[in-house]
Amino acid sequence: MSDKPYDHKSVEQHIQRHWETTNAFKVDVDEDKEKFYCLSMFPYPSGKLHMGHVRNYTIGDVISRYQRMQGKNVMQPMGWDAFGLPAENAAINHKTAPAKWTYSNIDYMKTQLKSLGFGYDWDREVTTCKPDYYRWEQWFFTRLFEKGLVYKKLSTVNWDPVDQTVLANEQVIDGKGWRSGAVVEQKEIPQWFIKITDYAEDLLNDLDKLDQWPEQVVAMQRNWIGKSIGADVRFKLPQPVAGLEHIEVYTTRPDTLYGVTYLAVAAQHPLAQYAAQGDPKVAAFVEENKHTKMAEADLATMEKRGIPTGLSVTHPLTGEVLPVWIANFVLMEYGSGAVMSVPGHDQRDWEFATKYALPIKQVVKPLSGDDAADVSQAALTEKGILINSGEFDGLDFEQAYTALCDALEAKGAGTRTVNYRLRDWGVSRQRYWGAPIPMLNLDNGDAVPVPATDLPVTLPEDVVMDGVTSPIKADKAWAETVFEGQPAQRETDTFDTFMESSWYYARYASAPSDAMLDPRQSNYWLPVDQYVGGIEHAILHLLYSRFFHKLLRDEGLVNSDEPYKRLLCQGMVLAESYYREDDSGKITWYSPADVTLTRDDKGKVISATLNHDGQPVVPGGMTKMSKSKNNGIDPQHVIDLYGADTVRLFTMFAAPPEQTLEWIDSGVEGAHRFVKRLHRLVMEHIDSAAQPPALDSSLLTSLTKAQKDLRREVHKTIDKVSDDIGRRQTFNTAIAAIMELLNRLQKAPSETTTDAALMREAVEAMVKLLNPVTPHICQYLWQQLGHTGSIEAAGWPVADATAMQEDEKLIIVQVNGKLRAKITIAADATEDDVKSTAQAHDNVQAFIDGKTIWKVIYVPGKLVNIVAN
RNA sequence: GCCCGGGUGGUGAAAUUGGUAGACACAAGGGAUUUAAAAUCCCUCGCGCGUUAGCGUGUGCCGGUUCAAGUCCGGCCCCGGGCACCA
Repeated sequence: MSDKPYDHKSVEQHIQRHWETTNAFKVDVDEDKEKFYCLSMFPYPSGKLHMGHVRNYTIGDVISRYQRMQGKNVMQPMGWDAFGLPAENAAINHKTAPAKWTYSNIDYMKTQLKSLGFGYDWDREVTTCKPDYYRWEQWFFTRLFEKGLVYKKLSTVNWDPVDQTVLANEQVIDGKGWRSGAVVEQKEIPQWFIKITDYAEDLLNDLDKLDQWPEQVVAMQRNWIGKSIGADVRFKLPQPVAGLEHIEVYTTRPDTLYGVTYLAVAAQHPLAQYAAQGDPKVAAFVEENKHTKMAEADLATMEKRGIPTGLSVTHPLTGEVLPVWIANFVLMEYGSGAVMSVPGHDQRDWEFATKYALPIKQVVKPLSGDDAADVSQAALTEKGILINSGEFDGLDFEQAYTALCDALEAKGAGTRTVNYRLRDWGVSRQRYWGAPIPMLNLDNGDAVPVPATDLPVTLPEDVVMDGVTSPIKADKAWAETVFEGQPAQRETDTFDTFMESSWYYARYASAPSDAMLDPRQSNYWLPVDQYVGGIEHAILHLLYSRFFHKLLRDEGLVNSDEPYKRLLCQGMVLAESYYREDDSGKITWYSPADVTLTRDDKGKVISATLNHDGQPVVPGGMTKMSKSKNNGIDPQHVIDLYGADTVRLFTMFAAPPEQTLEWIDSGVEGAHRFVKRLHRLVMEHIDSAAQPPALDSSLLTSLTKAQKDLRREVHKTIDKVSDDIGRRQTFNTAIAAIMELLNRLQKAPSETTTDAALMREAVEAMVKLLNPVTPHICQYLWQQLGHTGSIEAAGWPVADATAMQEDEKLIIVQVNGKLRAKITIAADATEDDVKSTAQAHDNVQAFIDGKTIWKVIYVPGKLVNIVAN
């Protein structure tokens, strides 16, 4: 029996059928059991699973199965983030409808998820493009409107003047439309916004509660919200211009107020628009800045340019007359769209002033050193002592801040203000494949929410995409409706898809329900205990869904402040890439599956050739698996070849979860070898000892030293694996520890019945420890070991503290911090015993001979360091 | 540009609280088994000198703190992620 090789295909199918027929992962509210809600970010149904999905969902499944073995009531759901731009593109390319394409992708990807053995409660499946999901989002939006948390304002979009359509950022390539090639403009159109800034303080403060989130994610969210404390300062215009009497700026450095030498406003600022009317050069500058893409990275790296408006303002305290410029780096969306420029103490202002020969004035000197810094060379940005600031000279930053704010407030020329970098959430998209925004436009220009009784506003699914206009915008009849007897036009924009992903976690917890949420269920399951997903979602998705949770809370639908208790962000999956460049510089990428490598004596790769022509290709390095680099590895191919357990094992073993994972075929084969070795070890043990005796106290007290050592290894492994999976979430080291145990067990004797009993304890523990990672083979071996029922119900093994006790300790002996000897000594040896044994060691003697010992450092149970010279 | 990570053998990594650098695995080399191959098993494996004991050296670069630094501090270089309409 034991020479029969492990047949992963039939075992995995058999075990998966077993889970299906026993409804193994279906759960319900059970107040008597501790709940555990484990959630992985749901996939966009792009066609088939990629390795990133496999990694994400394996991590979630390992945690779920571990928690289930802890005896918890574990809910692990799955669904589909089904709206989005790729469906529209695919529909155009394949001449189909986005809905049809999406649903068929979902069908296929669902079979893939099942073939990987993930334990989902499929009764809770959520598909965001179905009306039974988005109707509640529409309803909730109308509630937010009624609460005054929703408003409409003009906002900038990328506009393709040839196709007459709005483009997403990714559809703008080098400033041109991806289909038409026309230079993209910026255009202002009315769009819907949700007031996330009303919750900025709440979102910021509650970050302190997220003590089980990665610190880097909390830091990124904090920076994104970007709270700053400063002042609005008003600079008076000589006479009103464009309806303004003064220009208001926001500054975090009121202490530098005396160093202001000019003002700069955004191109969209009313004063810029005004100045453009009177001066064609200014008009050209303003116009030109309409053609820039609006991504922050582009704004930050572009050349800083400006033009004077010809206008001037009066300094509120000194009465100086200062010129007003238009600058391309000033953001209309932040603060008031205008800044005061202090080139002496702000590097960007300094560069701008130097470029345009504007005056630079020093008003702060460093705290230490009495020499004035040379602000003609670079800005002095650190805080210091005020100079050249009239009555405020000599004050430090804190004093100056207070005194200048007081002075401004006394004059009515300024106000202390808190500002956030966070902007309100624009949720309008001018695209078809999204949830229709449930608003009506009346003939009188008012916008009203669709009455609850008329919801959902259903998106037609049987449509033809022309590649330019959204079908619901093209079909004028779709928008026509009636509101309170008056003709009305439906909003034809759809929601940002972040809307759907902002509350799906709560919907899972309210399995089929006639309301948005069922509090009986959702209050039991929420918050999510463990959330797993990609680091690329660290800011936007996580911030929006934290915001949504607070909105749900304030609507009385959930009773917690935060949606996700613990967060794990897994790293990307990389693969080697290969390419060739032809004479014209055109680069062609080749799949790693079609490349053969040659290595030198040390195993270092020295050349790579393409299989079908034997000619060399250039290694392009380990990069993120992507279509553009043609280096994606199809998970299905690997599953078919080695089985789901092997894929799961490799994925969890090759790197810690937060780090990037390099996909290496030979590493997958190594994981497969381990699965086979495990199978062989257990089956050989069963063959040689079908019914070993129980490990009762009479057996345990008569163990030989070697048997005690073996048993200590088993229990130390249980202890380490429990800690690695449960607390540290370092699945790679947990697996390494199990591999070490397997290596050890393969060499263990099987001469006596005691040996057999110890081996039985060891293999049963090992099979349980591995079950979260490789559940098919573990369930199978569990049955082969004579158990009926599920291994998960059998529970997680418990380390025996007595078995782990050590009789001897290994002590490291150093002389002057360098390793000179290792000694083994009784665990209860005294400090003096250890020190003298250490000093007596031959090699230690050789290094301290003839020297004076100044000090002996002793770390109990670990190390002795003799300091001598 | 701004924010956030990372850099350790030929390779992926480990070292959890400042205490043996390289666990575990991949690749490579050698051997056993085999008619042969696959599979499997055993041995070697940071670099240099000795070829046994051991010694020197080594965690991106430069400097510091400490009995002791991959780990802490200061400065620098390189790589990756996010930047609000990809999801």
